[in-house]
Amino acid sequence: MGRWAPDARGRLQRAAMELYGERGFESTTVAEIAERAGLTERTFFRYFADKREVLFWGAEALQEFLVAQVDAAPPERGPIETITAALGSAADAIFEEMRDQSRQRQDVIDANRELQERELIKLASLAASLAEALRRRGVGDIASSLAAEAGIAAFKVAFDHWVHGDGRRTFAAGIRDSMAELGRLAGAPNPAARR
Amino acid sequence: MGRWAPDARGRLQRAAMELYGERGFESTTVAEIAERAGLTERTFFRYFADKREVLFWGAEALQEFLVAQVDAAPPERGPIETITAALGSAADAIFEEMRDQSRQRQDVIDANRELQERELIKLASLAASLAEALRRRGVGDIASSLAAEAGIAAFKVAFDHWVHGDGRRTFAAGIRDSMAELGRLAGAPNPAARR
DNA sequence: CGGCGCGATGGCAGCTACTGACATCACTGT
DNA sequence: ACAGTGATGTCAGTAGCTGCCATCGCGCCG
Repeated sequence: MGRWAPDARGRLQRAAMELYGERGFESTTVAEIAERAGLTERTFFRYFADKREVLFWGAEALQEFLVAQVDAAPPERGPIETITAALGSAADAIFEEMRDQSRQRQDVIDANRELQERELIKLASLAASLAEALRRRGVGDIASSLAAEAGIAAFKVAFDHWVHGDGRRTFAAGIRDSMAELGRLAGAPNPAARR
Repeated sequence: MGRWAPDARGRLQRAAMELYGERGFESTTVAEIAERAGLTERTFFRYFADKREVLFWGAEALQEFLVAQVDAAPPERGPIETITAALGSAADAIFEEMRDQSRQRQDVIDANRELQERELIKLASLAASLAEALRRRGVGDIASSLAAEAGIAAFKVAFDHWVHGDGRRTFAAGIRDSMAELGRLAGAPNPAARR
């Protein structure tokens, strides 16, 4: 493969995570990441479009997984249930076994605004893909967008609780809880204030 | 005020909008914006934190308006209704009279990924502020976050329809429609697929 | 009336992210 | 051995952004 040791991309990712964690995203230069990985700055930019992307590589895989789940769902299932089930599957199949890494990565992201921007656009792209998948099932345009956005909102809330919680509750259960809560909130025509 | 003509910030904003519209965000340099505004690059960065921010100046004002609306809402009103009403007020008081500008600005943003990132983090910040305002009303943590995110989702969908529609339907009406649709979607325990 | 202080602007040097063009190296198969 | 191919290195250049200090315009105060 490489001119030197294998898995250049992985070495760059690990070096970046370490350095971002040690001294923060802004105080780390791409040259330093490359040096720690035994490569040059130029090579870093061949693997990752920019300095942030190194933390988000793999998002496409998640997106493809979720879209496949939606495409494979029983046709009679409603949009909210379809999205909830897809997110729950991803939580079990992908996230559950890497809670520590997820928290570590999230701490780095939470400490830097530019990284938060990148995270948000990844989630928005995810929502757009999910909405498109719902449309393929015959769901209306607006309903598709809203259901997908609602799913992402529930995902965000549940993810936060899962990574910062004590680990006793699964991520998938949190997603179902959030979705149910959203249903109670949005569904009641004129509910009393919750106190 | 200034060393020369007044309203340096406004001149920079107008010059930026023009140039971003003419040749796109990426192909425009900050030096060109400053030159058209009769200033220097250095001064641009005194008014705006970065090249993108020039398009988003004023977002704080919207945020403050919305939070004030939530704070002033009748205490017995539920979270979703509170958010819907606040967004509707902003639509009428701020957006309705500048549909053309809004569309023009949105076209520039839609053409560039970096600008979309910035827009998303502004909306996320808005959601966080709204959630915090709901918590001040006694709404639970999770319910506050979800209601705020749901409101922003409805806002996005309605905004898109409003700026790209024919102008016969008001923005506020679109927001109410979106919220109602979301209520139907999320509220029904197990609705049939919408075809 | 004239100096003085202050806020806004300009000028300049410098760092870093990112890119294009081209050279070079290691490995593959023949 | 040798040619081809893909990954990596080298180098120069652009542009976003910042710190530091000089300069300008304006009002204030003696």
